[in-house]
Amino acid sequence: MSPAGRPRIFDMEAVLEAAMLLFWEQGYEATSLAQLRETTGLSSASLYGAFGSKEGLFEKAVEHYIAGPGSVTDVVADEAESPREAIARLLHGSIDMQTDTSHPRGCLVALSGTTRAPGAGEAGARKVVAARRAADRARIRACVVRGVTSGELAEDTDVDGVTSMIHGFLLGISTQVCDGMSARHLHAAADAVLANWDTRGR
Amino acid sequence: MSPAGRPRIFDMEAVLEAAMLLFWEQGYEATSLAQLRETTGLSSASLYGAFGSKEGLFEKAVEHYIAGPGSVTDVVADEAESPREAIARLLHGSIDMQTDTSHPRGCLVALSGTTRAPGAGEAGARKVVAARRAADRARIRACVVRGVTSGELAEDTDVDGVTSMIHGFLLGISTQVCDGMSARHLHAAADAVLANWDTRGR
DNA sequence: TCAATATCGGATCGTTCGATCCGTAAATGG
DNA sequence: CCATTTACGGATCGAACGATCCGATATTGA
Repeated sequence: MSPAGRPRIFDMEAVLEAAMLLFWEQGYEATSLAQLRETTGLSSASLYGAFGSKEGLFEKAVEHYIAGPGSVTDVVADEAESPREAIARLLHGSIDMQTDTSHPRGCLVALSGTTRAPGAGEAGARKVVAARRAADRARIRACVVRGVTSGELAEDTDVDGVTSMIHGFLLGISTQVCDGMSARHLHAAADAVLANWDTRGR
Repeated sequence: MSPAGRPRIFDMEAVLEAAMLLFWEQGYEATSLAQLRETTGLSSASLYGAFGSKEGLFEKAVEHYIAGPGSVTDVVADEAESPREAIARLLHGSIDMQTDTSHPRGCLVALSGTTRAPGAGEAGARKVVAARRAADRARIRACVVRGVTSGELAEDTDVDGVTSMIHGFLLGISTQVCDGMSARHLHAAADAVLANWDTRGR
């Protein structure tokens, strides 16, 4: 049954999409409520009524991102793929997404990791993206473990080391893309990472 | 000869060190003039008289960083080292520096790359760090080229691809360190990157 | 039909932002 | 010795910040 009171007019999906794009483009702190009001077309009252705070809106926008463009990293959890193929799709897919000119460059999750003011204000905003990064890392690590058990990687492979290499490169893609690095070179770099994978086989 | 007028009282080095640490810890945008005044002990008048603006102070603080902790990446330009050794020192040295608990985590240059508000205000602040990243990349690339000409790397090596792999991993270290990744795993990851280098030899 | 509930636009809150101004102090060069 | 120049502490600027309040509107359940 519908909740009591006046139903909301605005399109939640459209608002989250607009807010996501703005946060993606500018980062959390550099994005003001005035800009969010303009891009969403909503008033402060509507924004605060629906999301509680700027942080609350950011969290929902990040979830929208993770379910949308950010979902490219989900392939790494697909156990139907060989571990190597899963990593390959993760890296090449992320590069394609982040260099797609139909939306801001880079990865919202990776780029939001830098702002770390001590104030309690932004702690929540950091948490959401940090949690996603931890999840990505865990899935990459699981993939590496699969590679060892399947024999793709040597038994004495340093699992956390290889994981950090792959995840580190993945995180570094965002900065490179923002600096104007071409997709072509990044795809070649991803191949270099994968070549490493291959030569660790037995 | 000394310039006319009242000489400045404060210790420029100490002020730049304090400002650098604060920007390093919090990022450019999250750091306020009030905080800078407190940590430097200077008044607004002194700050603006000496640096012109918050951006001006940031630029000087970044230069101070590059000449200090950030100088660990300079080893990659040392042509007395073999290309592989230069890259090894670059990566392991950066990891040691960024995980050193005597100062903020990560790399100021890498972490300041994410904030990209469209306002003209922060453009100058971004420029300084972006220029340093471009310089780092150029020096890594020169190292890779040296590796090809010296025969350490195969002749058909994709120079820009390998460069992007190394630089991408280097940039990703900062985020990983800020997320709490241990130096041990990162060193292992650097070894994995270098193992790639080795297997590309002939 | 009406009390209760919730959203809306828009005005406005107190705070903090980066930056400037002012009166005073300390050095220079003539 | 004095005019000039620069640096200092501290008060203060207008603008923008995130957040709240208010009157009007629209929907529900009784």
